[in-house]
Amino acid sequence: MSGTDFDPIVDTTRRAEIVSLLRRAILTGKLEPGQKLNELRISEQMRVSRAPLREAMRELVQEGILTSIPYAGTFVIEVTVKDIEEAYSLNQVLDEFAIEKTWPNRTEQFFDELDRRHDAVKQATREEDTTRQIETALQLHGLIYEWADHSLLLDTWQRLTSRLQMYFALHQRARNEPVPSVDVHEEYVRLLKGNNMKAAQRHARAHIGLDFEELVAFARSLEKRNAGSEPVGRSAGGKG
Amino acid sequence: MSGTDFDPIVDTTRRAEIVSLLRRAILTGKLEPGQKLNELRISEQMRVSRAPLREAMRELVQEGILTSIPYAGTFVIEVTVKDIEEAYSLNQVLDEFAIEKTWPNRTEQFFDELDRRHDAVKQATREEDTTRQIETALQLHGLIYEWADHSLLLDTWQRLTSRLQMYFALHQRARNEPVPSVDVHEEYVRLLKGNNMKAAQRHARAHIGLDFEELVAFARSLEKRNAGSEPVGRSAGGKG
DNA sequence: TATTGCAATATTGTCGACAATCTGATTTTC
DNA sequence: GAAAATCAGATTGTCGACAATATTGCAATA
Repeated sequence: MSGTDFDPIVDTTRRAEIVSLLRRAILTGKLEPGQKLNELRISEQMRVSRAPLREAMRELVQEGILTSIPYAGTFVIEVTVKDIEEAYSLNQVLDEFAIEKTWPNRTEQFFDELDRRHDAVKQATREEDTTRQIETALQLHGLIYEWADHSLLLDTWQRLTSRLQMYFALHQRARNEPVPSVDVHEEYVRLLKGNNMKAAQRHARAHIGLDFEELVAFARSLEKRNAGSEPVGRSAGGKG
Repeated sequence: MSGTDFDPIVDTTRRAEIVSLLRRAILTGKLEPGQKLNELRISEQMRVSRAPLREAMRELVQEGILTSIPYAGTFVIEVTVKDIEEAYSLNQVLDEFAIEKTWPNRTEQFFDELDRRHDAVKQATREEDTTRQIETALQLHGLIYEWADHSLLLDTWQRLTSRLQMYFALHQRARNEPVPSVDVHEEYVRLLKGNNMKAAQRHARAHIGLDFEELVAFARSLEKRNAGSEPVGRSAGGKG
């Protein structure tokens, strides 16, 4: 706006560092759903005290990917079919809104960034880096939220994204094979560049829907496996 | 739904207690927007150590009503016109979705609860308890979220509610006079009991809209007052 | 006079230790 | 032998103190 724009100095607190580490571990599946986070063990591994670790965990609980039971422990959230369906349906609603808000803000810079992120997805696909593939796809998808000029919406979506990333990562690890190399985003990007907003909104619904169908089927198989009392077994041990 | 339903045991940690206290202080305006939260002072006033206080503050930061700058402090969020407009527009979108999801779940119990909460609003109005009036109105409004059988949506709305309550409280304190005693919820309740979902959705939009119009006008006057660099003055002192 | 450098102070971030609570095995009791 | 009571171990919650950083006031300097 006024002359040169400087980015704010990066905040270097252990807490922030820990949040990043933990979030990544959860979203990539290194920490499995239902797994308990032992404070003492993690703090020793990270060479930090429990204070910043606990504060970081509080943040992630509020972010919705950890759940806490007083005096019992803090656990990675379980993944149920219902959770995924909820994320799916809310995502549809928010997508429609985000496209509506972003539509008038589409500048040349927007289109450039759109292509850039699309390229990132394609490259990750070529390299068969599944984790990165999920990340880049979600980043491409997040563009309409970043350009909506609506911080509350962006916030809401980022919270949703954490869960989505976790679900997709779970799925990928279970399938244990590279994702189809066919580019499913081509149409999406094309429509976002076009002049038909309604069409873009409709496609966003349908397109995301397809990805989700498989995800829900996968989650359903998970639940069938250990049906009965609990949604997913609470593995205590994990890794040494 | 199997036989007798028991509520879970209340978790008694200082942290949870502090979260409640702080949230209430912020939402009722006892802690003003922009105000800095001095950890030492608050921990002494509450007779607790800084550890649980800091953890509680982390939760409220993630909840969106506090904002934190490393090594500088934690502050109550500012209220800008844009914030309120964002809350407004997102609320519209979510309302529509919530009504759609709740619609098939409306049982006799739902209608009873609807009346009960409506009565609570009317009583608070009679007693001219403005703070309680805001609370009860939001609780009435929250019913469609609680019955939507969509925990993610409910979560999202509760986060939004915190902000709304803060905004409305600000407004009330500024006007410094009781709210109009005319019941604006009569029509809303009637439509939720009826058979026309689309009509209920439309009304929700328009009705909430009216309340917001005044709120936005108020916020605009606030910003005009101290226009220039910062949105709202960061009062350091507060109360002794 | 405006700006820079420095010291003193206040506040936040982090640490290690202790208290409260839960869990599981062992012992006691019928 | 089974159920209840008890006790030891492990883990979470809380505390007080120290370290790192930012802020404020004042002196030095151009």
